[in-house]
Amino acid sequence: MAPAVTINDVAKLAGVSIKTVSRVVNREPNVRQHTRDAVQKAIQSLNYKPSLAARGLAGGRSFLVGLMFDNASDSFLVDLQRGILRICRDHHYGLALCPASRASDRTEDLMLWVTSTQPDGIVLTPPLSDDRDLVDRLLAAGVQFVSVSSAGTGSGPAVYIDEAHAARAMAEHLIASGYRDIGFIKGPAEHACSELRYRGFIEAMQAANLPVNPDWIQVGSFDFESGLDAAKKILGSNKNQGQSRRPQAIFASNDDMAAGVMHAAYQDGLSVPDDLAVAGFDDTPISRQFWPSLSTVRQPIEKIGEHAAGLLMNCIAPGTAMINRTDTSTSSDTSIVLPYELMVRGSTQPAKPQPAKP
Amino acid sequence: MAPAVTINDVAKLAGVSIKTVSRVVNREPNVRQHTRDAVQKAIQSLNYKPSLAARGLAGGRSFLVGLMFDNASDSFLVDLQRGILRICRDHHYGLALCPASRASDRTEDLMLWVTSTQPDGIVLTPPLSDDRDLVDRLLAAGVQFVSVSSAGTGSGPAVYIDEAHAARAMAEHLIASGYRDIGFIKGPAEHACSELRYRGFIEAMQAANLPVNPDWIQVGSFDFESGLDAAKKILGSNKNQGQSRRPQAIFASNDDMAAGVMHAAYQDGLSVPDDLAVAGFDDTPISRQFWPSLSTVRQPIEKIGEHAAGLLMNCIAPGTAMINRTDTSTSSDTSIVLPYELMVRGSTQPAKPQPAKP
DNA sequence: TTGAAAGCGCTAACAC
DNA sequence: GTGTTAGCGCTTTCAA
Repeated sequence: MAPAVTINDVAKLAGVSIKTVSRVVNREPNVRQHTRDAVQKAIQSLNYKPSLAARGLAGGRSFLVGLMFDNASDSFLVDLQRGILRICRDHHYGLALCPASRASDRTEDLMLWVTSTQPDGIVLTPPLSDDRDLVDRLLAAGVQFVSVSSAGTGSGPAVYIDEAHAARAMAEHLIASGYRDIGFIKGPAEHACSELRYRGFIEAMQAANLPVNPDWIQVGSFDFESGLDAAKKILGSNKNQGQSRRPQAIFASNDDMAAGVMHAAYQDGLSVPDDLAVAGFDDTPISRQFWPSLSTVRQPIEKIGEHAAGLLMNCIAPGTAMINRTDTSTSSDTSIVLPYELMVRGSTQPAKPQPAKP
Repeated sequence: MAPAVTINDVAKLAGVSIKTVSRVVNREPNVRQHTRDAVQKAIQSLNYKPSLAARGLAGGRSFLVGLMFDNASDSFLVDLQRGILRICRDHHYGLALCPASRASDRTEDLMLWVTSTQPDGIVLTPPLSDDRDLVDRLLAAGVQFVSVSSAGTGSGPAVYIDEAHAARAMAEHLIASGYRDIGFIKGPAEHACSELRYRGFIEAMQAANLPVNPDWIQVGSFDFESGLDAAKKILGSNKNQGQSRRPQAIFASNDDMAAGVMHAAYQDGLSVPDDLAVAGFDDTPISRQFWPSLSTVRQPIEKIGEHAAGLLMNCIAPGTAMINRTDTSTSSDTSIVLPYELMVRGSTQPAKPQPAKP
């Protein structure tokens, strides 16, 4: 299947040595423009594509970026892949997937993938980016990596949003909308963002002098089912007591769990947002598709992927064009904090009028 | 970052030649058990990992499978990746992503990826698997490929379900449930399954002697928005006429569009399934998360991915364990037809009682 | 500014 | 059964 056309063919056609072809391909300096053009022409006419394997073997690079993930949500994974792929493509890098297995030793298993695939860089997603063991092993192995959607363990570059601030903003929106009795569904402990989002919520409640009812705080695992269960607990906690006592709003740490809350509400015959307001986090597609559509916090996952890949490329493939950084991000050499966006939709706006028909 | 331990180190430690080490690594025959053990021990103690690049260069293989896609839905992509990755892992293969770009010449662009990455095999997803141009180029390049979730163009192996049969089964379910006025939302033309699903619907209608109202047949593009638009057309077509005349049920060609239909129904103040029954196709997570949950056809995407990767491995990495084929699939040497499953849920069951509380 | 030669770590023929 | 010898296609010294 190989095109069979090698660097030798190009060199022969262009009448230069293979080293010169190599220089042109790698955009190295010290090549006369005339020579460069001739080589380029030969490359074009032969449709020459350098072999990744040979380049990797000789140059000690694999031209591969690895994406490590464990139990990430579909849309998160796909959006992230999209962003990373866009940058990788520009740098002639490939993207290989490295899913965490359910093996006994997750870290060992992941490192095995690293040493055998030998990617030039790795994008770490939560909860892996929050796993100190893994990060230490990666550091020891000397692999470049960048954490996304989490500040990471502090040992490497990261691209993320200010989770606590974003959660606080959403909680403040709920409070400003008149809700006082607000429940919260936390994420799982292995995700660093779980605590941050919770903290943001608590801060907003305290700032507004609102009490936090422990019965209305539940922990989920970021999936739909756990949101459903948590909501049932929060909504059902009144069933046993005589008097009805449930929150006016529930803020779930992510959209999937928020979807579970809405499902639970409908099962109980509660209408959203009139009987119960619901807010989520992440702005996954489902938040727009539900009825009413879900108020949530938008994390620019695709952009995060782009920046992460860009950061990687800066170390890995220096000399190639860098990612465009003219946006509103706060960036330093090692980490990038991207802005979030509050998406206020129907699930937290009781008085929403029916959209007018044209 | 490379572990620096090469085949030479292993050979030296084991007191054999590098060729013998190579034999052991590649599970070749003609090695005495004793020797094999010694080599294995050396490999273990040195934590030797063969270099992919070197193996690729010397052996003409990349140990990489490519996943080509264009605009696939999130959950489809992720489920497929999961299935493929499981098999790849067993065969020590990596998975690299190849997204179609919005470039002028899609085929050219994809082939460029193929010739530079040189994967040993490719998994083709719709609509790429239905693209004759691309398939011909792949064939010409001599790359192994397998189509998934589509019978493909007939030029290569494929793993899929009987789309027409499945769609017919769903339509029959609707008819059996008492619905007579049924609308349908077709998928886009570049997907072969669009026509097949439509055909299944038509067959069921004709078999039941039910009329098909052209106003109730719309075409979407498999995404939520297009489903919303199509539903508005179908439901709104009565607005202009004096008398209310809308279908009792709408069968959308996929779940995302069905979600759009439900959204539109709620916007119009219609309740599902009492005023309008809705059915989808694919059994994406959203079908379980909506309220009421969505009746749909389950395509075993993850299994499809496993079989596709298995098929690839059979040609690419012979001699390694094959995928377990003890399930209910109809398999031949070249293609595999997997069973679908009809998922009947709330969106097509008017009389659904409220679930009892414990 | 360019080229010649020496590998990178492995597999594939062919010997032994 | 096992080892020897060439490369695979490229990058990298180091000269010229």
